[in-house]
Formats: sequence, C-alpha cells, structure tokens
Amino acid sequence: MLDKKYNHHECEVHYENWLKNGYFECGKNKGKSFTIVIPPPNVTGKLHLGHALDTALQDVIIRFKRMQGFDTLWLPGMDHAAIATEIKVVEKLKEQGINKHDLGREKFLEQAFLWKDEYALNIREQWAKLGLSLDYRHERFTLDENLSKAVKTVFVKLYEEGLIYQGERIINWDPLQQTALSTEEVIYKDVESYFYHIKYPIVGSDKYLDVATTRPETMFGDTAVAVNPKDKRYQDLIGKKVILPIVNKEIPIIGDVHADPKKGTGCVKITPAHDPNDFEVGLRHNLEKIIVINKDGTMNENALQYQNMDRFACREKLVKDLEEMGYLLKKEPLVHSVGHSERSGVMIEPYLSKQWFVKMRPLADKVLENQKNKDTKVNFVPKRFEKIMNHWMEITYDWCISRQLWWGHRLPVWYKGDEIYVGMEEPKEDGWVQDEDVLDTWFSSALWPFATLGWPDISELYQKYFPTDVLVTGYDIIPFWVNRMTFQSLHFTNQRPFKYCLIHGLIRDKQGRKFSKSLGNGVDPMDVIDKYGADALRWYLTTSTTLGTDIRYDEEKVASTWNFINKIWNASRFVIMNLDNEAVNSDLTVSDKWILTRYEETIKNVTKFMERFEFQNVGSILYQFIWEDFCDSYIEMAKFSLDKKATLNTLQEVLNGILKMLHPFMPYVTETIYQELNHTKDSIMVSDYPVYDKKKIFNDSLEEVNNLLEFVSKIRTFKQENQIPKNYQINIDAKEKDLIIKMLKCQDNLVENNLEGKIITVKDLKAVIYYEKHESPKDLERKEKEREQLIASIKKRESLLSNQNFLNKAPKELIDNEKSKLEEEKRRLETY
RNA sequence: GGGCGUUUAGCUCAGUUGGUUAGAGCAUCUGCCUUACAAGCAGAGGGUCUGCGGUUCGAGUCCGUAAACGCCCACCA
Repeated sequence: MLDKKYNHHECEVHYENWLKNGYFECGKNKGKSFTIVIPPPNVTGKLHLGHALDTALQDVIIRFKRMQGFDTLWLPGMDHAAIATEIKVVEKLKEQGINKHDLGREKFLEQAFLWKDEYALNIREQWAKLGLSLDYRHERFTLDENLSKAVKTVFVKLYEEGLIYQGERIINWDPLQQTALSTEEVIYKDVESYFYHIKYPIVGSDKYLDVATTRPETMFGDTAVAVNPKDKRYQDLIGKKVILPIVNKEIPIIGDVHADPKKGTGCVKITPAHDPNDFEVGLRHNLEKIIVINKDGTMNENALQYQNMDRFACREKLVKDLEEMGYLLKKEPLVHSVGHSERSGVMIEPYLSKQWFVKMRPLADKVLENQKNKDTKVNFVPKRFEKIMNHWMEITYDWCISRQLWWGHRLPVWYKGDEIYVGMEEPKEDGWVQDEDVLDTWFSSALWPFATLGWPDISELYQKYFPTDVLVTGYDIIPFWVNRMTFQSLHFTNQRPFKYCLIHGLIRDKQGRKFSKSLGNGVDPMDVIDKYGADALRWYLTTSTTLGTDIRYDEEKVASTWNFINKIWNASRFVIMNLDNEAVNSDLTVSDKWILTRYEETIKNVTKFMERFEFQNVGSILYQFIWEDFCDSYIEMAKFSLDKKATLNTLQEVLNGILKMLHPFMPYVTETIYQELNHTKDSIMVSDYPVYDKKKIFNDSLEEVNNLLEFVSKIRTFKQENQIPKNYQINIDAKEKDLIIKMLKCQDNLVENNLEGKIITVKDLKAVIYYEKHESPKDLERKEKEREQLIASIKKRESLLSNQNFLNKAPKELIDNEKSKLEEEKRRLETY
C-alpha cells in the first residue's frame, strides 16, 4: 500500500534496476530504429538546468518511442571541450603553483585526463539522478580512439580535396589563452573607449592628416594611410607620404575604397598585420605587414621604447606621449563594440598568423542545396530556426580550426623543413615533426552523430542507427554545432545527421536574466531534485513552455508540479485501496463509459502531440484529464459504484493508461505506482504505450455525463451564491437522479411548502430548489449585471443572424449553433 | 545596417488551419477537515489579447504600420 503522501525520495529507487535489466539498451525491441545522440556535455563542471531541460526532452522522446515499440538507441557521451577544459585544468594547476609550460605537454595531458575522469563520473551520477535512459554500453568521449580516427579521416580527406588548407591570415587571437579562435568564439561587447585623432604630418608640407583610430598602439605597424580615391578633400594627396609620429618613418598615402569618407576624418591608418580589412588593403597595395604585438598581448620590439608593455598600458603611455609632443589632435569618447574571447573573456587581438582553415563555401552550398529537398532536409522544430542555419551557410567564411592548445585532437600534419605531410599515420622516415596544434573542439563534435556510431567503419551500429532521428539542443549552439554537423554529415555520409532538430530555449531566472556566477542566481538541478524530485523537475521543464522560447525558471512551478504528482499519488492510493473490494459482476456504468471515452480521446490527442514534439500540449491535456476528469469527476462518481467490478476495472485500466502516458515525463513515480497497482515487478518503461481504440468511444454517455456534471455544478453555484442552508429542499427530475443526489450530498426530500422554487435546467435535467429568498443589494446588483450582459449578447447574436453575408458565407453548423444559442439566451432572459 | 522573437488576467505562460462566452497554474475572494489528497474539495471574481490601420460575414489568430523589451548576424579606422 502506498504511503499517505507522495515522497519523491522513496520513488527514486528504480534506476539501478532499469540498468541491471538492460532496459536502456538498444536492440531489445523489434521495431524500426529510433536514435538520439546526446549533445555531449563538456567535462568542465556540473550539469546545469539547461542540461536538465535538454536531456529531459530527449528522455521523454526516447521513452515514448521505446514504449511504442521502436528499437531505441540513446547514445551518451561527453566532449573534451578543448579550450574550456584546458582553461580549467590550467587554473587548477595554478592553484597548486604549477605552470602548464613547466609541466610539459605529456604531463599536462595526464592531468587533463584525470580531470576528465573525475568530471565524467559526476556527469554520469547526475544523468542517473535525472533518470535518463541512456545506453551506457555505447558511451563515447570525443577523444576516444574511434572518434580520433574519424577526426583524422575527415581532416586528411578534406585536405586532399583542397577543402583544408594552411594560410597566413588575420585571425582572432586570444592573448590570454594564446590561441587562435574561430569567429563564432568571439563575442562582441560594447566598450567605452576613445576615438583618438592623431596628426600624421605630410612630407614636404606643413600640413598634416588627421587620422582617427581607436587603437593607437597599433600605429607601429602602420604601413600606409588610406583615403578614398573619390574623396575630394584628399584626392591630390594620394602618392605623397606622411611621417609616422614617434617612429619617424615615412609611409605612403594610398587611395583605397576601404577608406569611407563619411567615417571619422576619412583618413584611415593601415595596419595590415592587425586588422582584417587593413590586411586586404595591404594585399591590394603590396604593403609590408608589421606585427607589433606579442602573442601574450605585450608590445614587441617594433614598438620601440614601448616594448614589453602590455597593449593597454602602451596605449595609455603612447597617447600621453603623443599629446605632449603635440601629435594628439583630439580625444573623443566613444562606445564601440569590441570582440572578446567567448571562453577567457579577454579582448581579442586581430592577429596575423599562420593557421589551418576549412574552406567553407563548397560545404555550405551542399547544405543549402539539401535543405531544398523535403525528403532529406534537416527539419527544425520550430521551423524558424532553419533560417538561422541557412543564413549562416550563406554568409559563412573559412573556419579557422587550429588551436594553440594541448588538450584536443592533434593535427595529423607533419613538417620536415618546408615539406608538409598530412596523413593518418606519422611518416616512417626520420625527421618529421608533428604540428603542435590541436583542432577546434567543434571539429570533432561536428562528427558526433556518425563518428559515435562507428564511422568511418561501416559498422552494424552505424548501419542500423544512422541517420539519427532527433537532435535536441539550444538555439545558442546552432552556429557552433548544428550547422557543422550538418555540412560534415552531408559531405562524408551523404546523409543528414538527423531528421529532426528540436531547438529549445535557454533557462533564465525569474526576472529573465541569464544564470551567471557573477549574479549568483544559479540553480543546481540536483538541489531541485533533492527538494521536489526528478519527476517534478522534468515535468516542469518539458511541459511548461513551447519549444524555442526561453524559460523563466520558477521554483513555485516546480512546487506546484509536486502537488500534481501528489494528486496522482493519492488518486492511485484510492484506486489501489479499493481494487480488492468484494464486487459483483456488472455492466459499465454511465460514468465508467464516460471516463473511458474521455480516456480514449486523451490517448489520441496525447499521442498526436507527442509525435509532433508539442509537449506543452501533452502537458495540459494530461493535467486536465487527470485532475479534472479522472480525479474530480470520475473518482467522485465511482465512489458510488465501488462494489461493481466494471467500475473497479475501469479505475485500474484508466489509471494504468495515465501512468503510461506520464511515464516518459515522470519515470520514477509512475514506476512505483505501476508496480504497486498491478502487483508486479515488471517495469512500466517496457510496457506498451496506450493505443487509441475507436471501439471504446461511448458518445451518448459522454454527452449524458457532461450534462450531468454541468447540471451538478450549476446547482452548486446557485447554492453557494444564495447561501442556501444545508437542509435545503430540492426536487430533481433526471435520468441519473440517484447519482446526482449522492454527488450533491442532498436529499430529494420535497415536502409541502409554500416557497417559490428556483428552476435549474441543463438539457433535459431539471431541478427545483426551494429556499427562503433573501437577496441583498449586492445580489441584485450582480443579477442586474448578468441581465445586461445577456441582453448585450442577444443583441450581438441577433445582428449577426440578420447579417445576410454571415448567413451566406458562414458554415451551416455555426449558424445553427448561433440560432439555438440565441433561443436559449432569450429563454434565460425571461427568468430574470 | 539586416533578420528573428516577445508583447494575452496581479505573476508565469498556453491559444493548432480565422468561427460559441479568449484558457491554465500560481495569487485573490467565499464556503467546506465530504473516510485518496487541506500541498485538498466546492464555487467566484479578474482580460477593450501593446497602439493604429486594413482584409473578412467574422481577427488574439491573416496583412500593413508604430512602439517597448529581448536575441541573432554583419559592421564598427
């Protein structure tokens, strides 16, 4: 027997058992395959609410499909997360007084793997707490041998196809981590700064150019000043020279369209080694590229007396010096947006550097082409997110994939003098040195959906479970991940990586702010689980909003979900308590038929919305059906036929169905109740999902009980509003009179009286209530308000029904409905 | 600069392809310890659906436009 109150701790005991029985394993069901690969969490820390949402959604889908008989595989795994993890490990070592470079690459990687093992353990523990039905036999890590093989295969192949190349370009440099980054890893933030106007004297003249810049410290690398060839102010200066202040070097004034006459003063200093646009200008005009900043963000020898100063300190000192020397014309305050490293937070330095790139255009075009084919495209849910991917594919440019880090996939590239070798294995001959760099972490995650299934080997797993069916992730990583999986998959497997891509929103705090350490508004899902249970958290997260929109986390709602579960718990207690009653064989009562009909309708709708991934709708349908129909209406009516086998069977059948439909959302409590209800050790998670059965629809009973419930409710409202005493007199004329009397807890005790009766009707149900009238002014006021509303409604309907256009164009059903409604209202008006 | 999203009850959110009186939870008010559940039951109140214009017999829903808030992308000497 169940305890009096729901206790989530006592329900969260099934995970070991599910695991032990192999229920999570693929290959158990005979049906079609259904695959989800988990977005691998970074091994950098604890899972947050976003992970809980993301994985709960996947578990809901996979448990549903499993119960429907699909051969489901939900593949778990984790991401080494190159830079993110390396930062953490470096920090940890620093606390111990150890410097990464002193330790050396090999020892550092040992430490990183220890870190990974520790965090992987944590993550698995949290997955278990969430109740996720992952097939751990196939768990993968992005640095696993088979994934490394996939990475190398892809790198080598793309290189051979000319789609990976090495080049010297301006890249985004993180001076703290001292690595290159991709454009996606740069976040632009508004920064308060100055627009410095510097005097560049013109050679052979007493005039000067007013050159405006936000980055004066890069002036040591200036190799020209550009003006627009069409700019009348400066046209005649093209070809002349200016003197670079402090450096005292002559540099040319060039004409280039890059200089925008409308911006600043119309004169731009050209620093080809420190600005992507200037780099292009430099190429056009064959300018020298002078690097003036070191990899750590300090100034190098080209900065003369400023050498070794930090770039910001140099700026400050330099501006001061320029001012003293009379070169600073103006210093305008300016707010402009500046790139920052997504991971380390420091300002990005555009930096000339030799890196490896993926040539994106041909790969992106393939995606754009494929998205036109409705049979092979990636279907986004909600649809609008497809635009984000497509837009990215349209404007994308080459992807910088080399990182100056240690933690990650090392580039399969070897050098010997000027020779380059790219291949799966190290060249046999002596003298080859492998490239020190590792790949962007997203390079390996881009292969995740197929590499985890064994690719490049055409394994059994790959053949059976690829392409995957659904990928679930947040909109924030579409550019990083979804896009890249899509083009790599199309290029290497000729298939989309997943048929559906479910995009959910981010979880924010109650005020709509992002969770962040600095705000201290973080919520640990494990604390929530401890307080309210995994079932409550999962239900709340998956049913409380529509996909694609952000969720404002609200603990009160989790608490209210706990109440819902407690309600289910108690209803189940009631059913279980009565199941062994001595009961007689009987036909179904009208209320049995009613709930069975509602139950079938619910199965139909829930299944429909589950298949469309509209969990919000599933949630409200189940909530309403369980709380209102099953608990408040049916159980209350069933209390009067607990001696009938038909009712007991109905209670059990419907409750079983409810548990099954809830199970994907609330695995623990449904398992506990299911086993108790059916006196079994069998698991609900491998039971069959309810299937809609037309034959169990009783439309007459549905209508009859709907009317009855409305009738009872009307009488209750009337009683309450008129403060009718308990021993009131009522006369009921209805088919299910006994049931109604019991529900109203009244007696049909009409005796002679001279009171005026109040008639209440719903269809053919009729009641007359006799009571002492004592209308207060407030009552009269309300009555008058109701009367006015009724008149207004009648007026509206009459005008509608006299509108010839409406009568011609509206569907007949609606017109008839309006007519009968009007008549009813007119009748009601007479009673006022 | 380009694009997207949001705007509905005090709060948080639903609202399918336009069609009865726009829904839910929480909060509020009234009455109930009715033996599954007081974390509950039975009722009630609360919305000119951001503004304006249009299409339509009919608009929260479609179109146009304005505003507020948020996000993405690009640019930013």
